[in-house]
Amino acid sequence: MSIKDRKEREKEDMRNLIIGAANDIIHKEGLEKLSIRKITDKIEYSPAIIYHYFKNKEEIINCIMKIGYGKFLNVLASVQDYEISAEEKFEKSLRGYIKTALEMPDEYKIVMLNSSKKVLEHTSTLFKGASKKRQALNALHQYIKDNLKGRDISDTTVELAAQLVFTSTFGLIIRILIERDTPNDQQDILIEYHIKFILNGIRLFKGGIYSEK
Amino acid sequence: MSIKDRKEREKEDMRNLIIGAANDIIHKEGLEKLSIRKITDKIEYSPAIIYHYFKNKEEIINCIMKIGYGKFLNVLASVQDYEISAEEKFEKSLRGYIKTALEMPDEYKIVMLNSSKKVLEHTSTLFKGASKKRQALNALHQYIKDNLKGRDISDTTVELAAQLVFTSTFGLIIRILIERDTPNDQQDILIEYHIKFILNGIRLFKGGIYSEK
Amino acid sequence: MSIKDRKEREKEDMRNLIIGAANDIIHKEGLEKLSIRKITDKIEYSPAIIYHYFKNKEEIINCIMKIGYGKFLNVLASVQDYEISAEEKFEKSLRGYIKTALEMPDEYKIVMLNSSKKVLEHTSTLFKGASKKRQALNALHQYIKDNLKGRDISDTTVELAAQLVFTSTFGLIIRILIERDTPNDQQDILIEYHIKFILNGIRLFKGGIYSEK
Amino acid sequence: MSIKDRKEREKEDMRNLIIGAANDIIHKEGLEKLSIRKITDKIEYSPAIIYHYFKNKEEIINCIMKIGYGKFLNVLASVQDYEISAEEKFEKSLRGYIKTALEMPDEYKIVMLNSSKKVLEHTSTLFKGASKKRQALNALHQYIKDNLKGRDISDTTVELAAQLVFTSTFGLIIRILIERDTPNDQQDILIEYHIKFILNGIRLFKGGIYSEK
DNA sequence: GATGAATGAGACTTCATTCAT
DNA sequence: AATGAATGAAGTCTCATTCAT
Repeated sequence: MSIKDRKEREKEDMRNLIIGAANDIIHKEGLEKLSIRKITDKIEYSPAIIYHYFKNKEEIINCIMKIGYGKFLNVLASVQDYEISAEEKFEKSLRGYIKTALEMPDEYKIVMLNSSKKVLEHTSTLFKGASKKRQALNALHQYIKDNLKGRDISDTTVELAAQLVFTSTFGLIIRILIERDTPNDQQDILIEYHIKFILNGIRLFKGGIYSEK
Repeated sequence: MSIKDRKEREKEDMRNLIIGAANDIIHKEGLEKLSIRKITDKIEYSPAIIYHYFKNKEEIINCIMKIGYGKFLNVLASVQDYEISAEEKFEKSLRGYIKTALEMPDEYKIVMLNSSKKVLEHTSTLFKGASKKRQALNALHQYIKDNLKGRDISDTTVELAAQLVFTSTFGLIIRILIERDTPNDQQDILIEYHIKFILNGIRLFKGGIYSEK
Repeated sequence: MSIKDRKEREKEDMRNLIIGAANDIIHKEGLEKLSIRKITDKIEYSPAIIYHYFKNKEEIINCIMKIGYGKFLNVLASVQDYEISAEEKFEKSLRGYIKTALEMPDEYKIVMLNSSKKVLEHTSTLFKGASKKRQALNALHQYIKDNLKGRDISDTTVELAAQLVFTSTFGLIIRILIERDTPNDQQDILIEYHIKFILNGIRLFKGGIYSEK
Repeated sequence: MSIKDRKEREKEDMRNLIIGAANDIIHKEGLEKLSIRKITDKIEYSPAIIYHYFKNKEEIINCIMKIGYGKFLNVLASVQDYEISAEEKFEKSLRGYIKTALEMPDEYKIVMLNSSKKVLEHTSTLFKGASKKRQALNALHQYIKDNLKGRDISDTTVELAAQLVFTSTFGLIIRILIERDTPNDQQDILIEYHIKFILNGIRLFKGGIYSEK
């Protein structure tokens, strides 16, 4: 068994090597400038080797996106680990999500700005019922709902709130990534105010200023 | 004179034909898939003709971006035209901005997701002092400020609020564009709730729940 | 008649304008970089106009070569005008030829380094009997012969001498043109010594050190 | 090891095939008419293959020039091998140089008529001090100097003589190459007389007819 | 007399991919 | 497992030339 294992491991290593090189290139030159030749130049192999480990270029990109998405899932999973009901913890989770996204700018952009069907199967968040299918939204949904105990607000409305918390956070992240040289302190201030606004917005529900339309 | 005029017009027509075809391709396949060959295949001319009307491919793209940006400027100008102080009118402007963006999805994405220095000179909004340099932000800034008469809140804070109104709106628009098949009614509901949240958020200032940090 | 004349004159003016622009480009970028577009850009006409005045690009080049060759003919004619027998005058002619060539480097190179049949009909000098067909060689031949009065040296030998005077002078000129930045004083010294050597070489005949092979 | 060797050899073979085809085209149509397509048409491969063996077109041309220049260096090295002092041997060397040049007309023309800085770094001969930097000139310089033992002639003058021997020989070679169909016997006569004139010219120094200017 | 529009041919080069070894 | 060789398709761009106006 151990020989087969070793082979598996080596195969995995090679795939990782390729993915790593591809990631590097995407980071430096952008997804559209990625080429097989560039990858193999970087890892000092011949172009043909790629096709031992991946069906084609598309598979490499898919793979990168899956990994990127996986990283988020982990982050979001940890968000779920928190006992999300406490406001302070929610705040931390939200901040964690933003910081994590900013720490892997390429993956976030590639995944979250991607319009392909395959990717959207994992990332779309605007449809009705999304809060049941998307972990991140679900966490938001849950938190908001918890804040509304005793008030009579429909699940639909709560979902809309969750979706808009997401889109607004997404908007902040993307703009920070796009406008690459916003100074760090300015970024931090924006993030803190963003979180403050979101939390206050949710408190509004609690306070009852919303009525069902 | 009319002969020269006609020629001018015909030249302009051809440029528009090219730009139109290019836009189509960008819409269907994305900017990075745009090629001279595809453009001329579409308009049934030979590839060489492009170079009568444009210096090179870059000029075409620049042109598309300028047009896209131009459309925004017009929209934003109209936003500014409103006497922005009245809440109802502000609401209309915000809705107008979103709708306009959704009506020219390619242009909005190309311009607002572009990281090139040249483009960012016009579109960056996160830096300190941005509300003085960007028309749209300025309008937001003004409106928020007007809502705070009598309350002692610094310009810096108002600017941050304006910036976050922008990033959150931007986030909603981009996600709608990315997730292409969100049904229209769902889009509308999201937009209306977004606006509602924004307005309520601004009212919070008025109500005084914010204190300077 | 005068209308036709004017038209003729204007046509000639235009041809000269074109030729002048072409010459400029050849001087600055080399013959192989000459293009119709570049010519018409320079004279601020449209490319199509060229074909009113010349059959095609080749004709322009031919024309330039003819003019270049014409200039030489003039120079050479003047060389011949001298009563070439006197050594001093021969020296002056030789120096004149070199200086003239250096003053029109492009023309000299284009014509004298051209291998096309058409051009060689005018410029070839190595064949037997060339001294009868080529003005320049003829002058040299004549001068050398005059120097040999009384000595019994065959016409063939004299022709060979004339040809070698030509090839060696040609070699000096071309190398000066190829090695573009030889300082002027160094050029002058080389030229003066070259002339000195040629004259002494011819004196050798006179002195009788040559015998027919 | 032999597998690697074989591969190396095959790669070298292919490079030579390409260089050979390129040389052919240059010979028949001139350097400026050389194109990748023509090369691959000739060797019946696809254009893309070129880029396996050469970085780009420029590298091919550089390679051809280097080979051409290399051949000269060999010839010139052998010229230097001769004990150049004896007149008979000098004569042989000079004849050898001319014959070699005529046997590789394309290379000689490409290298010796090239005005690019890079090439001139190896081929320029007219500057002061050239006889120290150029092997061929150095040999000539040495020979002439040896012939002048006992006579008081400056190094500068000797260098000038060497340079003019070179330019005149160069001139003869180039004209023979340009006027492609001079009959062989005529070529030979010209060459023999050229050598004779050169030798006699040098003897003049010995005989003392030159005085420092 | 002059031109703008148009094109076919061809230039160099990069790319993803296949295949025999 | 790995590679070097090879290619077809496609990319951008320049050019000489023609033609209707």
